[in-house]
Amino acid sequence: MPELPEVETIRIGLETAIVGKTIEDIEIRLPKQFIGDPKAIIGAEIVNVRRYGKGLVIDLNNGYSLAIHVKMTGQLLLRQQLSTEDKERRTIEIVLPDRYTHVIFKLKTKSEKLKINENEDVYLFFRDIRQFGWVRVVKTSKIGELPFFRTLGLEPLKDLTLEKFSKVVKTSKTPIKLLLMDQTKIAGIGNIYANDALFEAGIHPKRSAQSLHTSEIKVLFYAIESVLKKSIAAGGASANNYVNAFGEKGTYQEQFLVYKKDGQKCKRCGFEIKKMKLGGRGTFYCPDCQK
DNA sequence: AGTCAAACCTGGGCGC
DNA sequence: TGCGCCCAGGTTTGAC
Repeated sequence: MPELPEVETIRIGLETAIVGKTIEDIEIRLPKQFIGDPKAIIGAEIVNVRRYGKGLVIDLNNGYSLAIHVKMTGQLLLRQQLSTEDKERRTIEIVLPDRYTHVIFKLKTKSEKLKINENEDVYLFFRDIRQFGWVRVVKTSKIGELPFFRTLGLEPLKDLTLEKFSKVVKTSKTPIKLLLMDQTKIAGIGNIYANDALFEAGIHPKRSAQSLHTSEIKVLFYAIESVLKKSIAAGGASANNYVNAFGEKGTYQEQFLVYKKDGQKCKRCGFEIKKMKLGGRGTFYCPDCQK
């Protein structure tokens, strides 16, 4: 489930690998996942890779951008010349393209920048088993008008300050976990980090947001920052099929506090971690630690 | 305005 | 070997 840390890890990988390259060709194998006119960006140079919540934006030098959402099973995978060391670090072996590869970008390095592997074609694959994700071509100036970006809430680790977070929490009656996952309120938090942040803060997922005391809001705010930062440092969580742009898994799943830990003992008190449904989603918590 | 559920998909895990 | 069922879940859409 790529959430903020996973998408940020993808972003960093793409930034280092594709900025400066031009889009030579695009092969669309599953048209429903590609919206817009591919011709508008063929020949354009990639100048920037941005992230907003769980959304990615690849900016081009001709006034257009690629907006991408990988949803649950989407992957952006780069195929390039790998050193032996890189191949050993690689944790998945997918022969690309495969039946889940729905869009293929052929990239090339501008001639004046050619150094090594100058004849090697570089491909960026959009691969998505469940086909929920999307790639769309849009004018850079219109990114903010797309439904997803237009309604996106505050960005943690950036514009989400304690004061703003406090205001959001105090004005909502919804269960705190659902509020954390509401992308129109706070951007980028999904099921993994909502569960773990609430455990770290010692707050029960079902608690009405506005029932949280000022001290609890503060503890939760820093718990959110803590889990997100730890996961970014770990390259994200590969509990499911997440891998970064180089096909490498993250390791944050080794640090999960309660997510998918039902039946196991709470690290803090030894009580059994429970699982319940909240808002239709699996919710993990320690009945003893989280009040 | 808000809350809620269904829809979109496929692989994996389970019971039988 | 296999069938049927449920689950995973982030938007997006439509209904109340």
